[in-house]
Amino acid sequence: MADRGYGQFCPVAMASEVLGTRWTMLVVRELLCGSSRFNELRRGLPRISPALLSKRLNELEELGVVERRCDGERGSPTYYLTEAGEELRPVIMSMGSWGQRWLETQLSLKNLDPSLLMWDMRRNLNPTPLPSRRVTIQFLYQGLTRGQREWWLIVDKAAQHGVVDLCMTDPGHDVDLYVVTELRTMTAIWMGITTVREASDAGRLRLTGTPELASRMEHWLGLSPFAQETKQVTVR
Amino acid sequence: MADRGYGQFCPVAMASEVLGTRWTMLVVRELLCGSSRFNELRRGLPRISPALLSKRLNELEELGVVERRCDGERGSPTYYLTEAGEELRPVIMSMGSWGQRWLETQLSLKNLDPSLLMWDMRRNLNPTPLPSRRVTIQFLYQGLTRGQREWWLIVDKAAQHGVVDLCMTDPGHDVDLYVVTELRTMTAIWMGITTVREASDAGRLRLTGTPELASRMEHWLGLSPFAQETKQVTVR
DNA sequence: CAGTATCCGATGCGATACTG
DNA sequence: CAGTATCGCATCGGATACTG
Repeated sequence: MADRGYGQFCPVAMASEVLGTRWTMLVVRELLCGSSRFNELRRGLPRISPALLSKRLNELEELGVVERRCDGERGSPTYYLTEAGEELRPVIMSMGSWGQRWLETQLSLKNLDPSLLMWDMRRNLNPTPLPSRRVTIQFLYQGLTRGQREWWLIVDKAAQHGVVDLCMTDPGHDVDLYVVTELRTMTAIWMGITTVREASDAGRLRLTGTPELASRMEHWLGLSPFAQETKQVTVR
Repeated sequence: MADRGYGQFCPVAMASEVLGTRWTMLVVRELLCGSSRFNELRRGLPRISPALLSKRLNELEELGVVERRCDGERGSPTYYLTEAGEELRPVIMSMGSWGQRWLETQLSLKNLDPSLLMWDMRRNLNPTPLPSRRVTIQFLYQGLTRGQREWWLIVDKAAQHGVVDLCMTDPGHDVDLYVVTELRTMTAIWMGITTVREASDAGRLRLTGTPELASRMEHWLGLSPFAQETKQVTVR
């Protein structure tokens, strides 16, 4: 195993060598989605070890895909994609579209994870159709253990630190909308496999609270970037 | 290491799991380029072991990306991409384009390989501008060892088995055009890093024989599919 | 030609603990 | 918070030889 590489000058081979190592594409995906701090990245990649994430970031920096910035003197470092990294977007998007179209849904729905789902929802939520006051939405996933069951999204357009907050513990505010469903259903909605309306009609999703929030859920709830890709594989 | 997977429902993660294993993307690339027989694939992937190629083909078949056909009763099997496999083309192309734009040329030119280059040239050669008679073109790579140095491309539009033949031993025909250069130069031309004209003018490529063949070389010599991507990384 | 079978070595990477 | 350090194992895949 003298050579880890493919020994080919073909650009596809060269790119595969670099992008094919475990976790690399997902680190880039997280950066493309806007994460920039170490522990923010870890949150989107729960199963990566800190050592490996650090290694990947260094490799990507060495490659010219990632730029590490040490803001201020004292501030903790942040990571951003360079132009080369930004140009990986079409690669990631085409991979994701292909995955959505051709990989078994069952396989995806075996990898249910409320923290990943909520984290994704947090960053894709669209505050525009929401009122200007602070809005609190509680998600309650039936059948999950305590500690995984309850989530709060707090949207405050006037907030200075960031518009959408995600909590796992009761923030204490009055709740404007309760969303009660199974994690599987909510994930299927997020992935575009079903819709809020379908799930509601089937009684698998229950919305209680401010009627305007409930009726406009399809508008403020962002979906996965791949949700509009049509599945080509039957859900078995 | 209970789980080899990423444990994420995200389609990018799902696709990475499948496409990220070593050699997989390159097997798909070969199939996209038109190879369909086992040893034809091996030719485009010289460093893969037969065992691993077999394994990858089985995995891809299982995934629904590859279809194995056993033509006739007796015939040896062939492999084709399914619709799902064909739809990997944008993934491969975007990876290749990115590689061409952003990965060090030096890295590519470290992976020089005359058999891969000639094999690629064989399948991308454009016979249209060539005369209707049989044409033999000999490539002579200076500085390579005997057995790697001499290559013959035989183009015969009237041939029944295939228009372009590649030989490593003298086919015995009269040679219509001799191409004398270094492997590095020819590879750089193939990759679009330099041109036939540039290399000729610099004396790094010498064409002797039928003047029409020589002058039209830029037209019949196909280039890498990524040759028109502009390098963004300086050649150091 | 089209693969299987077998073996074994390197190393990637996961787990955990620890530090400035 | 943002990593480094260390350890050890599983497993991937490379090499080689063999078969219908």
